[in-house]
Amino acid sequence: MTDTKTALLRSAERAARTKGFDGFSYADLAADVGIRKASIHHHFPAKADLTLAVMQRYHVAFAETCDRIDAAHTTGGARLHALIAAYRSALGNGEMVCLCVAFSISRDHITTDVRAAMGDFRQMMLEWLTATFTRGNGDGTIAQVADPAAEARAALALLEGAQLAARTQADPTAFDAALALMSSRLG
Amino acid sequence: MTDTKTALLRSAERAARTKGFDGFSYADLAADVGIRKASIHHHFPAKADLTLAVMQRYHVAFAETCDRIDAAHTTGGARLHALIAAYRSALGNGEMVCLCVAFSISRDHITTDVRAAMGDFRQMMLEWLTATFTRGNGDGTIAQVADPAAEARAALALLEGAQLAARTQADPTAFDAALALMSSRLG
DNA sequence: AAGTATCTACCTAGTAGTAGGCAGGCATTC
DNA sequence: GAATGCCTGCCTACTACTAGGTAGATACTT
Repeated sequence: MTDTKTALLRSAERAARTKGFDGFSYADLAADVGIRKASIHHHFPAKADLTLAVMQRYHVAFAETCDRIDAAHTTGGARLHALIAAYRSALGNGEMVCLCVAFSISRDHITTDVRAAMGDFRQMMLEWLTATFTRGNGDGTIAQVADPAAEARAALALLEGAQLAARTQADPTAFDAALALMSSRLG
Repeated sequence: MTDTKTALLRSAERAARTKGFDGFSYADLAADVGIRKASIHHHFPAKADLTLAVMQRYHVAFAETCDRIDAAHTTGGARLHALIAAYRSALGNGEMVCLCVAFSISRDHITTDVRAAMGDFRQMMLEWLTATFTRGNGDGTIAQVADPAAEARAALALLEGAQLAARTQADPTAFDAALALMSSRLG
């Protein structure tokens, strides 16, 4: 039996990524985890606390994913390919989007510290992508790189947009289709 | 004085695009339009009816935008540039996203006919984009077009992702930054 | 005995939606 | 031409339900 706090974080992350911040409730989490609604407040006094904890957990987990990718692959092309695969597998069966995407819509309903955490996450991703495009340009494993920072911003938008496409169509292959062009540039 | 039904549609579209489907209520619309909450039900019996009407109105309006672009510009590059500008201006000050993006998150909370309308909208955009990339490839005003259909899918994801970036950062220039690479391909 | 985790039972505020009424416009009918 | 009846648009006042959150009791652990 995993501890309840972690179970709540997991459930909340899944709920947020499938239904958005305004789309899930403490009642949903309680039913999912198997405790009473009021008991959640013992672990997370307010929804804002839970939301921030979910965001921070997500950030740490994704940073670790990036580290693992860097450790497993040396070329820029291979690393970008692995990141695309990570985003793709995070999709589930086309029902989940990145936490940032899910929270972006509810931007005005979340607290400023969660918004700040979203900004931190995006910043981390942009830096990693910029470094990866720079490397891929240097080692020749990513074609036609002119400006690594511009590539990074476009790639992040593309990854997030592709998740939306997959979700809208309830079809994970829509993600692949949206990324086909970028993938074809990787050697 | 515009008629109340149209005022409601306008208010609902704005609310949906800034707060998402789960983020706005009849009370919000009532306060915005200046009638009582219950009176909205006179025009739209259920929220699902209103939502569908908003989506259909949006679809028609965007189709007209595409027609206007086609009438005003002949080259593929100029047309794509104009579409990017249309998406950019629809952003407002970085607080509004496309209806499809907003509803995508709440996919499981909206009715099937609204989901179908979202699919129709995306299909229309993909067809228009494919035709535009084909034209831009033929007349040489869009560089490096290999597969117009793949370009269309990537472009739509990029446009929607760029809107999310602008919204997350509350900064419309984030949209420009995400699209800089694609814009540089247009002659 | 103390602290942690959970419970039942409740609260306030807000959700979509309903019931029934009222004022005024526009016909038709006597 | 006045009376009748129907319609639109909006109202007040309500229902049933869900939201996040609280208080206090109870059980389990150490």
